[in-house]
Amino acid sequence: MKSTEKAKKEKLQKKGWKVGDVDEFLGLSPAEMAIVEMKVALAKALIAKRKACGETQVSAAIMAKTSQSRYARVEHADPSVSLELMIKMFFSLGADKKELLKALSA
Amino acid sequence: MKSTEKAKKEKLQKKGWKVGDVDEFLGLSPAEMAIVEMKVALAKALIAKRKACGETQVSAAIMAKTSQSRYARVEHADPSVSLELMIKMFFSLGADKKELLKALSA
DNA sequence: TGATGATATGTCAAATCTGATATATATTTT
DNA sequence: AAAATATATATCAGATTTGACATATCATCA
Repeated sequence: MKSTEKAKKEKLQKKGWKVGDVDEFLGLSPAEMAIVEMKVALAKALIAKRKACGETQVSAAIMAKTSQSRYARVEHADPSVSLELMIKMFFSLGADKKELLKALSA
Repeated sequence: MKSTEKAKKEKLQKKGWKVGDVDEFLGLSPAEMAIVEMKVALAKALIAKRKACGETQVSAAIMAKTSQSRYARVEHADPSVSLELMIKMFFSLGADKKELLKALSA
């Protein structure tokens, strides 16, 4: 959901209105929900894969050409991390498409 | 690749150097390549799905709560479109995870 | 306990992505 | 061929994402 929409909603809610789509749960549409689920599944797989490779967050971050701090957030499926970045990190650990699809379907 | 890296590279190339990673093809790392491939596959599936649903870009854009112009770019796997947005659009057409995984594996 | 290594969190500037508008270019229909 | 419909492209302001740095917390072991 866009932050502008969030703002509008909070404004209405302060005035005592019930605001919500049929689609809504915790502010997420079904499409957004599905994506969050995929992110969580991928985060798990990412941690498992890194450990299986015997890497630390620091070494994995170097492999992926990013910082340890961002890497930590990726492993937490932090809201500030896109699905695309998570997938890039997974591939950076040496995973292939098959492995990715398996992780995503979990 | 970051634009700052691109800038550095172009600078070196102007000086006559050959610049490139072992990993590089058209400026993309293997992880980035894999993602582009997925995007292209997904774009195809997205168009097919929309047509199967009998929707136009305009109606599909409305379903996905975006504009026709962005929708068109999504169907072209335009560089300005994230994998995440493409997936959201696919779900917005009514596709489920199974359908997505199938599209991604193509 | 304190040192060391590993992971987590706060913050921010720069880069990227997004939705929108305007407009152009097909494509189809009458 | 003109009108109507559908799709593509240019541009841009605002929003989100990213990498980085600083620092904090947690875990393990001498």
